[in-house]
Amino acid sequence: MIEHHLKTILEKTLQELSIDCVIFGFHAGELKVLLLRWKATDGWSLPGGRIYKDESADNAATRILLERTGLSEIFLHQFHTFGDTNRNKYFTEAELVQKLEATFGSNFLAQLVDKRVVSIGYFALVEFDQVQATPDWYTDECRWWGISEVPPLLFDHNEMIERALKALRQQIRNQPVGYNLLPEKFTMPELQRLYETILDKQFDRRNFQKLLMSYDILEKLEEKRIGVANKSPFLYRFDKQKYEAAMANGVSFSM
Amino acid sequence: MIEHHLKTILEKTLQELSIDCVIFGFHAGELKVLLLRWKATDGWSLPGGRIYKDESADNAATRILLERTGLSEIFLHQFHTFGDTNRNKYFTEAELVQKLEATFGSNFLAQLVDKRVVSIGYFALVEFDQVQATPDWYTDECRWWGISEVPPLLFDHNEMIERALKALRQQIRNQPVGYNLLPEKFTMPELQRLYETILDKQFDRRNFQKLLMSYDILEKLEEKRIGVANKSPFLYRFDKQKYEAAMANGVSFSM
DNA sequence: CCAAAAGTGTTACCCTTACACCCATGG
DNA sequence: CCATGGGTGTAAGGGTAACACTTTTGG
Repeated sequence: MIEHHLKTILEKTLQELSIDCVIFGFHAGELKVLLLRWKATDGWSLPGGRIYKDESADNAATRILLERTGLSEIFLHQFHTFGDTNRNKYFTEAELVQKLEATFGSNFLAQLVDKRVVSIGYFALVEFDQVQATPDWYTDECRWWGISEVPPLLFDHNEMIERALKALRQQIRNQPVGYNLLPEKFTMPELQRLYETILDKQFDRRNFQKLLMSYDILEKLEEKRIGVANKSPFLYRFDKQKYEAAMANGVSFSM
Repeated sequence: MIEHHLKTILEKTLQELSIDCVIFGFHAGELKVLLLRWKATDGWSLPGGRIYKDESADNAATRILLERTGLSEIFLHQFHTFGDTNRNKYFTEAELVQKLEATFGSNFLAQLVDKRVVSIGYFALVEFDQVQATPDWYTDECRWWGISEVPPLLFDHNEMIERALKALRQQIRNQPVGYNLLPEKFTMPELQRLYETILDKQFDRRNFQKLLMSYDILEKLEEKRIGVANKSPFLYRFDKQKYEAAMANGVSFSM
């Protein structure tokens, strides 16, 4: 009786579980995400992969991130788990199906794609210039897309990016952001543009500087950025200790 | 080659996936959670269950909630997915193991508990008096516990409650709370106590009333609560339309 | 020399917070 | 009659937001 109960449950509940990562970078005054193009198709998706049954979800995300970017020890945050039954809606286009089957075999879709797979969404903040974008087994191109130029993606990945962005915006209002997105040294206007880009909102330079400096996480350096047009701006860098403390205790960014 | 690839992946990744629900109620000026006691033991856990492979996660949560409380159409919010490899740490107590095996059979733990199962955490806000607490197949008692009296629970369920509470506190600062936790008509001091309980903080009566009324989601009724000690307080109720709008647009509760 | 961007302080106003007296009800 | 809790408005202060002129640099 109990045996039977357990067996029945297992049959109905064994399934695959995956991770998808929204990897944010910041370059040329724009927020970017890293996307993959599926082999021999023009279908794009987020980097992701299966979670092994003896592996923690966080580890899986870290692993996938390392594989796609070459980076470890980066900011990674779980934001939502996607468990709808119609997550594959964008695999219904005939042309795409044909191309995928030509590449992966005719039962590819049936075995790997044509069913609901629950996916845990993570977003990562990385330093744009450090990333070695690397495709995976299913894809042959991996590159950055401006957040406003992202095309219609496979699965529900457009919705994932939307939600990740929302989570990032939530995050930036309660904790400092920038350590992983900017190079070690940066100028105040660069930091301001990052905030303005994420929140899609303009700030007053003086008020922004006052507020950010009040968190006591920034160190103003003697150096200035040279070789750029116009007046040379001062360089700043994060005081890692104080930055971590501010991450733990939270700050209130309200502008 | 591709066949083999797919087969290998499936073997390593097929697993079970579950839901756990932190069901919050409000009674006698205290926040409560609904817990289950496992059959013939004194081990308590959150209500939960497996997600079937063709079922959406939200549906699974709704189903579990209906089964344990008799309620549908209640506030249900996914807050975190728990995917660590050591989630079963509290199943190591010898006495508990013995009792569980006596009830469920000697291979119960090996088959159902002695492995990592990823669980999606939801929290629900329900009206205390409406709940018909009902145990499930594994348990023989289902009852409310004051949030500050929760005992050490099975799995990582104490951590889940912590996180759910944190998510609820986050939520109350950005969206109105109360519609599902309070009876249809309630007094301003009752609403204030709810907020004070959730945020574990005292507010000034006049300021609280001013702020809540400024959201324009409350309707002050002619009626007063009678039969209670002291001066009869006015009754209020939520304007459902405006409440929904405030949920969608967000409010800023900062006190 | 000029255009473009960066450095820098002060003021007004609004919003948040603090605060007290009277009233109604049950016991 | 009294204790307890509820109803109600105002004033001060702090923090947010608005605002302009000068300086530097590359072209």
